[in-house]
Amino acid sequence: MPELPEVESVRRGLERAELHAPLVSLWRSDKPLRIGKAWQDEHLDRLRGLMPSRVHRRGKYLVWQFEHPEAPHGLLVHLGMTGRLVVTPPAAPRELHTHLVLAFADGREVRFTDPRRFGGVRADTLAALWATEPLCELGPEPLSRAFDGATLEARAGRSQRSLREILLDQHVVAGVGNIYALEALFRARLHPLLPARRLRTSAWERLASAVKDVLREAIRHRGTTFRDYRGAHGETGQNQHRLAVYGRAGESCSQCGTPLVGFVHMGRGGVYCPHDQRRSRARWVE
DNA sequence: CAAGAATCCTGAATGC
DNA sequence: TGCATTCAGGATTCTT
Repeated sequence: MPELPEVESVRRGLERAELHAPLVSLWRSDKPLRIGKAWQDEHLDRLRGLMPSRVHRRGKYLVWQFEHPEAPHGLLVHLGMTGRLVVTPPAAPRELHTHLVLAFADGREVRFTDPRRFGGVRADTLAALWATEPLCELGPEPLSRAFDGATLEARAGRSQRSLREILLDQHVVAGVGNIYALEALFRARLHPLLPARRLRTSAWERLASAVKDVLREAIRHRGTTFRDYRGAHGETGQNQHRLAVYGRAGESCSQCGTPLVGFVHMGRGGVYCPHDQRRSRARWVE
């Protein structure tokens, strides 16, 4: 499940590949990717002949810049659940579920594969990509200085929704998915299903700091690979070994030894420690 | 407007 | 062994 740390790892991997040769050809499978009118017109032909440059990231989205005599263009990519964007040598066999192949003048290719097709690709001018959905309506970048507890409180402090839902809402904060939402809530000692409006300012600060911490640590370990995620060179991440709660229901809490509890809410699984992440407002007892 | 449900999709894991 | 069922969940769209 590529979330911010995984997408950031792909971004860095693509930049490290130093592709400095024009895009000579594109191949697109005939399978539709994702639903939603914002992704209907892919405009991929607009990138033919252009020179690739910087790779940007916004939330879980990649924006690959291509130089153009009039206005810089960009390839917008979302990896969905099972998407991969990998640099390959010219002769590498094409994998099943390949949906986009970018061939560069130096012979290398960048391929987008996505078995479940929850991902998406689209090209336009950079300005148009930034100004339209989905990028234009994303919440703040969690690793930016502007993001803090006050940001979260202002955007969600009066909501009845659960804290997990708040963190998963890309309009509130961009790039957090289920793994890092649950990890951040554990680190902040907050129950995932606690209604947002019950938090005090100090707890919002704790939560914002925890979000930053878990994302930074995951980037440092090049993302979390459970099954599908791979970096831009096909490598797995290493952060799965460092997760405190995600995927660990029934195991002992690393802090207190209490068995971690799994739950399903709004159709999505979650895990928490019933001792360290209390639902009640009662003060914690050490 | 907010919140919950349905939707898309394939492969791995599970059940019988 | 084989077949059917369940589950995984990000973002969008639909419904309440």
